[in-house]
Amino acid sequence: MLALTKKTGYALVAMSHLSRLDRGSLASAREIADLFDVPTSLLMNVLKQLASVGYVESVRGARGGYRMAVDPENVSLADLVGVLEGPVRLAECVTEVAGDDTECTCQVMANCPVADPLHRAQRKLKDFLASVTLGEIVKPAPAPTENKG
Amino acid sequence: MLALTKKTGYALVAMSHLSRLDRGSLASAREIADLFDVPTSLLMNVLKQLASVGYVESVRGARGGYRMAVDPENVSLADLVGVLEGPVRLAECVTEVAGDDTECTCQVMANCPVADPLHRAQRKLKDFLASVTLGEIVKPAPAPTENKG
DNA sequence: TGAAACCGTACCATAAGAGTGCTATATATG
DNA sequence: CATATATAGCACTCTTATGGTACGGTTTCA
Ligand code: FES
Ligand code: FES
Repeated sequence: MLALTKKTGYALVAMSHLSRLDRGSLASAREIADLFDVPTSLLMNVLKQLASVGYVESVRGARGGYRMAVDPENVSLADLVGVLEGPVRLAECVTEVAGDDTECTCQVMANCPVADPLHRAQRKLKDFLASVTLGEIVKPAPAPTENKG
Repeated sequence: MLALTKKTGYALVAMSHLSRLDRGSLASAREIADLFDVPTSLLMNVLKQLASVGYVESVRGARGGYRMAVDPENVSLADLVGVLEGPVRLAECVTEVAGDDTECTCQVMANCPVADPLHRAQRKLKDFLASVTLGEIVKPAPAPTENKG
């Protein structure tokens, strides 16, 4: 339905919380889940997934928890979506636009009249998602001067 | 998974085909479905939905069919998605950003730290989808001078 | 009258998403 | 060592959305 999944939403909230902690501080999944009223097990799953790709670091055992492993500025919405939801694709056939080469399987339609335009739109969507960094999400408010409307 | 549904894809193909016909010419659902190898019943459903909102016009009876009822330039991806898939929303709580008022139900999370930024991102996504018009999709190739990369 | 084509709706099947549970492992604490 | 805490990993269920199909009805033309 052209919407982010809840997993991505949970990841945004969790990473935003972790980003605001002091460098090196830990926060347990339970703590974060309790703070934002999200299911603990769900958040654990999401955090595990984030840890597996290196976005957050996990410390096991009592007094353990999670902490940021990368700078929020280096994580974009496109990255998160790619990790948690799979590759972004506008249409069924447009599998992924990676760099210059377009891994496309447009054989699903005989003479698809919208293949090329969709690829361009796909590229633009990917570009948009990549432009939204976690750093912007973490900031509580945008600078008033940036109020481009 | 942040992807358009097949219905939207079929709609794009069908409307693109209709747009290329002569003004007033009709094309039956069966004809279009046969042309692009899509299920006839599916395409009929999509076309009916498009007709119900006035994007295409239907002519019943033998020798009937569908034809464009609006200028392709006036139909954006955001419009199509809104009709066929429901409102665009980045997050669960961000229901819809319509004009100035943001119909938002952000009570799902206690102290959501990403509410405001997500709303801004949502606005940008909507703006992007609105910027992609059916007119651009219909064109077989972008003007070489527009090759912005 | 009959065929062609749209109309409307209801129905089913599969897939994806959302959520839960359990066991194992690692660490701090007593 | 025993225990509580907390992550790791897996598998499982449940709900919803999507994709796809079917059937009967209505309108129009030959
Ligand atoms: S089949 Fe690839 S864009 Fe249509
Ligand atoms: S609850 Fe609305 S953005 Fe998080």
